[in-house]
Amino acid sequence: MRDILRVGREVFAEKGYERATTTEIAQRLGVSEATVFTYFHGKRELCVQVITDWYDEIIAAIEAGLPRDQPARVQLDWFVRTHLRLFLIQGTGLCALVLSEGRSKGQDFGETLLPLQRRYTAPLMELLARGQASGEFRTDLPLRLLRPMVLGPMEHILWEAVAQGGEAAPKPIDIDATAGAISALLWTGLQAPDAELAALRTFQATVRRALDSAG
Amino acid sequence: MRDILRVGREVFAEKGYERATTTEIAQRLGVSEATVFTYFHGKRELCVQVITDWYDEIIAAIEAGLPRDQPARVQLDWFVRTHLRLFLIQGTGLCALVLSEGRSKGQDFGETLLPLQRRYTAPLMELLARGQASGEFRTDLPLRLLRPMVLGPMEHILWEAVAQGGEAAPKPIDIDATAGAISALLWTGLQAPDAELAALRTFQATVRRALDSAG
Amino acid sequence: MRDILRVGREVFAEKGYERATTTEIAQRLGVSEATVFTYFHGKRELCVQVITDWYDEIIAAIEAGLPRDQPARVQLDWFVRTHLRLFLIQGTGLCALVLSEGRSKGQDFGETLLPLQRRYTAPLMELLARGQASGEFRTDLPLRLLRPMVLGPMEHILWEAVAQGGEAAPKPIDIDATAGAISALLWTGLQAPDAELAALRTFQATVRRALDSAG
Amino acid sequence: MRDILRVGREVFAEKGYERATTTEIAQRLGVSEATVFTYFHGKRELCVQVITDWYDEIIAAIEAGLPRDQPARVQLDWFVRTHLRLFLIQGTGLCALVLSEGRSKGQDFGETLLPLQRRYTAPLMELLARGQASGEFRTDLPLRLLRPMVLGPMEHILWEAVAQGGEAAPKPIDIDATAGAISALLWTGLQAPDAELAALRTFQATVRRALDSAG
DNA sequence: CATGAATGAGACTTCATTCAT
DNA sequence: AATGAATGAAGTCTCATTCAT
Repeated sequence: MRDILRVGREVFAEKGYERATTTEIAQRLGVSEATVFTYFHGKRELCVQVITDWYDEIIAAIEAGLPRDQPARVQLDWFVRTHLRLFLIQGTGLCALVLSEGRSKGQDFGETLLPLQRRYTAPLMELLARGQASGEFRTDLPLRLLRPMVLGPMEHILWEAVAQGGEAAPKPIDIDATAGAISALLWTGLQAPDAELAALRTFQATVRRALDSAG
Repeated sequence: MRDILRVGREVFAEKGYERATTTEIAQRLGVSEATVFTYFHGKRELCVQVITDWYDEIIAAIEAGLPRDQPARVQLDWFVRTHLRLFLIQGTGLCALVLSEGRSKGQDFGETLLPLQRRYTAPLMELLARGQASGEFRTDLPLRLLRPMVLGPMEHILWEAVAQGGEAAPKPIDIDATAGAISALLWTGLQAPDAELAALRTFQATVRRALDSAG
Repeated sequence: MRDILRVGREVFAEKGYERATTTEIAQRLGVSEATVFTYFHGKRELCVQVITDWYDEIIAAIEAGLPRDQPARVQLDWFVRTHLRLFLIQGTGLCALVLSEGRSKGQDFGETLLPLQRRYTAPLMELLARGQASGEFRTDLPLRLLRPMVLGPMEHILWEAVAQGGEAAPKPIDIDATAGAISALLWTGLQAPDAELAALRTFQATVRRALDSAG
Repeated sequence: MRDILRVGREVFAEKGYERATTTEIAQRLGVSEATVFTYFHGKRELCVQVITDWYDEIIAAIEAGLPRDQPARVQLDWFVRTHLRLFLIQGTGLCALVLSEGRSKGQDFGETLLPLQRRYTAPLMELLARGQASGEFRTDLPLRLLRPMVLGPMEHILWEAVAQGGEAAPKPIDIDATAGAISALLWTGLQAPDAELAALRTFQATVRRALDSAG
């Protein structure tokens, strides 16, 4: 049962929903196909469970780890870095699965995924909102537009990784470098115009004063 | 033959590769299923042709229209705007198709798509390169990372449009406003930081590192 | 296609809906199973078509042949005789099929069968109504009760025939004798109380008068 | 074990043999599926036992209650009334089950059911025989034909009740009124015709034959 | 005795594809 | 060139039944 979920995750991640077969899942487990259906009412239900579990893990990791009391910049950097790591470590296929099946009008995956996606992006939205409230982020762009600016680039990078990484994974991504670059660029774009300059000047002045008074 | 490609594009765009059927393509055309196979070796070949044609159109439109002699900021804005328009007008389904089928290891879609994707992103890469060369864009980030920063957010927005637009298309995207916001944010993030800013950032980073290593 | 219906009729008649398999239908025809599904969308649709065709034949035969201008007794006798013949000649299995699947709450056979059953019993209902209107049949019992009095015994006899007749058909029913007995008993029970007596007396008197006047 | 039979009766009655599942029986009981197989060799054996038990109850009720010392008409009326009541109160589904599975050639239901059906109709046959012996029933029709005249209409009415009663049971049958009407009609048809009537019928028939042969 | 776990056998169905006409 | 007819291969799913514990 836990094994079925594990192997199901593997197969759905590798093949996508349509090309994954219950036959293959059963074979990899070394059990009969009927066994799979003893625990899950059908292929769809199994897949939904796989996706839900995976989302739950990610959501839990992000909600637990996000350093909410640090400056917005640090939070953003942490979010980008963690996001990339979580998805790359074991999840590019699942990422593709979710992205591919999230649409799919004929199937009602959407209804199942929607709440998960909301829960999953909630920490990011709150992060951005806090940043705007504290004046660290510009407020002339709506959150609705800021979200794709953060998630979009990461998804794109993950897609590239998935597309290439199948067979021989020619150049595994340097997660730290990539995350650093993304959050750097985002930070510059996201901050309140001239705010960084002001902040840095204040910072420099403070440090200088501290140095002076320390003798 | 041209009709088959037209209808094939429709169906593949609506359903994705796996859920599209040759039966439906033939029915929409009012011809027999066998006719489709008279002109195309099989479903895969037809799909490849559909994707290729579509890419060709987009590539042609972008290569022809990109205002290469304008400032980088104008080129970037044009690119974002055109990209969104091209994909939203008739192509979200095809976009999804390409994105979904780009991987799929067992299938040779990847080999076919790779050169097209390269040709398609080439104008953007050149645009960014020119911007860096002229000093309009920051040079501290590699092009490889800048590309997803531009394409990623747009894809994310398109996915959202596709995911929601299925049922009743509640709020069609305001292409101009969205494109404007994206390119504005990108512009801020991409432009070369001025000298004082760079110096201050370096200073801050140094202090932070020193603090960290001091425990 | 006509062959599929013919063999489908055979198999459904022999096995009933649940125990009939598309595999067997295909095998008896010497075609692949897929061929069956080329012409009918599914097992259910095929079965519905089989039943509908069969009903149509029976309804046509009864509507065309019923001697509406004869006395009610003759019509009743004809109806019983024809009914028994039609069902016994080739239809006991189908009769069983319809009777068995007419209920079956989970399936929507009912909706399909209801109009057919109405059309099929309509001639009988009209026959009985005419008989009541002309005073030949008693009017103290509602039509709703008279119908089962006619159809019920015949169905029961057919069931017996089906139950026994499977393997060796020990005693094939003598249709004429059986029909005669049924309609005789029904006639006695159905006619207006004392009406037969009155009618026969009138008849006898008329004949006598005619004889007398003829010298 | 007694519980299994009780629930088995429910499920087989509701679903029929093929559509009933051992899974459902076990679930309704709150026991494991294997438990059912601890007590019964298989689905078929359980079903046979269910039917046998039910028949035994009915047979016992009819054999015990039939007022053999009353006039034939009273016995007939009691039989019809009791039959309708027994079947309608809890048994339409089982009635349908027996009727449906009585045939089914490949299965050995028939062999099991045949003796039960005989025992079950025996009281009716004796009733009719006594009526004929005492001169209360006409003797010109064989018993073999009289039986369906009694049982047939009731079965038909029960089928109608089952077919309609599925959804909302629009008009529950008025057992007393229905039974009264049936036995009244049967009585009229079954009783010995009086002498004048018989003579007149013979006369009429002779005249008609003469007319027919004269062209 | 009761059962959790597993499964063999087989059902219906889909669909890309072939081929004679 | 167009197609009507047919199908092989594969997929999802159901269910009565077994057996070690």
